[in-house]
Amino acid sequence: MNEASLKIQAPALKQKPTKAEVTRGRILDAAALVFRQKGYALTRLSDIAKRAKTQTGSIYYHFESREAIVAEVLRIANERTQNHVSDAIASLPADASVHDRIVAAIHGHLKIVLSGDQYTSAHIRIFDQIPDKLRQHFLKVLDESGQIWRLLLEEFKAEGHVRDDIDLSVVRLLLIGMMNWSVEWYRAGRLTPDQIADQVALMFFEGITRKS
Amino acid sequence: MNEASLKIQAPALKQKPTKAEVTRGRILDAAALVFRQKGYALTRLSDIAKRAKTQTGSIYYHFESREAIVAEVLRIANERTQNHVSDAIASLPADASVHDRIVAAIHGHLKIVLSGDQYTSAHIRIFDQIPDKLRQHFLKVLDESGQIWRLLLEEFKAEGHVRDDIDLSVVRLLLIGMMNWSVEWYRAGRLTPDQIADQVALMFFEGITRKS
DNA sequence: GTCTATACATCGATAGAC
DNA sequence: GTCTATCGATGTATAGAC
Repeated sequence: MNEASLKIQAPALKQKPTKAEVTRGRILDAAALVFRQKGYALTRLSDIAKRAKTQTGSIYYHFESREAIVAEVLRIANERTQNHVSDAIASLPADASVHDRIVAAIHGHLKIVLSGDQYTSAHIRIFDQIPDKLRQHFLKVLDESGQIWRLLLEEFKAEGHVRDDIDLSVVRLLLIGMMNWSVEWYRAGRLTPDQIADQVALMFFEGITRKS
Repeated sequence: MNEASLKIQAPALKQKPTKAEVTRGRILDAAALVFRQKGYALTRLSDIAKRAKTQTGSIYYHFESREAIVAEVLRIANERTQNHVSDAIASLPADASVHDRIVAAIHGHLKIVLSGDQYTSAHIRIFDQIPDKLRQHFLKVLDESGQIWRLLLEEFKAEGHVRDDIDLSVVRLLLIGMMNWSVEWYRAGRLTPDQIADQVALMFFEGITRKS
């Protein structure tokens, strides 16, 4: 997954997507949805075709294989997550503190993960079910996306805000882990993704213990 | 999965397990291992048979179906996790503080999860891949096991140690989530499960921020 | 109890009509 | 571009010998 393949194909210049592009998009949307619901291994091409309102055989005009579909779904999911986090940080004033930028990143990450975005939640759900070769590739992609967290936390530490007994690379993984696992239990209703994000940030920075 | 099927067959009274019981145990161990490695949907009965040094057909003498195998693996996993957490708490002095009991529970949970126990890590890995009916059942089991955490945290709050802006049911799920997700990234080596547990407890209670 | 052989269903992928 | 029909591979479960 190099830089070139990540760029969006200037949609503003293309008022009229071809019929094929529309169908391809419907197939991807359907795939993300079904992957999320049933997991990768249990998803049949016929499930995807049905929801995309096409036929199993037709899918092969748009994709080389079942694996090519899941690869594209994961690529889009990573792109969306990274954009969401970057945008959340970028929307802050230029002089925002590291603390506030990390909080913004937490909100950005949790909002896309819990918003019901099919691609992102499918990614988290199916990641450890995909073929080994694919997982190897996307592990690298994930590690690169993790770089933003690494930099933020190191900056926070460099400013002297981090306890000496905290291992930054462990708590980084714990932080991302508790956010990702939230798709397993979160149901829209009582609390919003922003409120969950507040709880995550509170616990992460201050802990649950009352200061007295 | 009714109550009767959950009872243990008084192993202490039975010095000599039958041949069938030994084989059944080998099949379960093999299943837990392969489930953990390949996930539920990608695990073939032939994979299990091979590792258990038997034949695919022979499995059906010991289990009704593929589903019955995974159900038993999950039952054992839950049993082990719950026992580990209870034991960790029980090993404390009777007058241990709630804080210390929660820390012990965290150590107990993470130790069984990261120890390489095949049943426990298989449980976490395959839970969202199993048939709906099974998942419904084990969701109830999990909720009951979660009760211990609920009680501990409420006791901690009742003693006045919890910040007012903390939502206990959310942070409980976040805590369990970050511990369970750790199987995705933890590799034996640099840090021990106990050291990870220390980091979890630190973050959970105090946060990463230096007090000054 | 454990084996071999096989029935039966399912699914990814391809071929070819339209 | 999308359809229908079908091949070939794979995997659960069963039958029956030993």
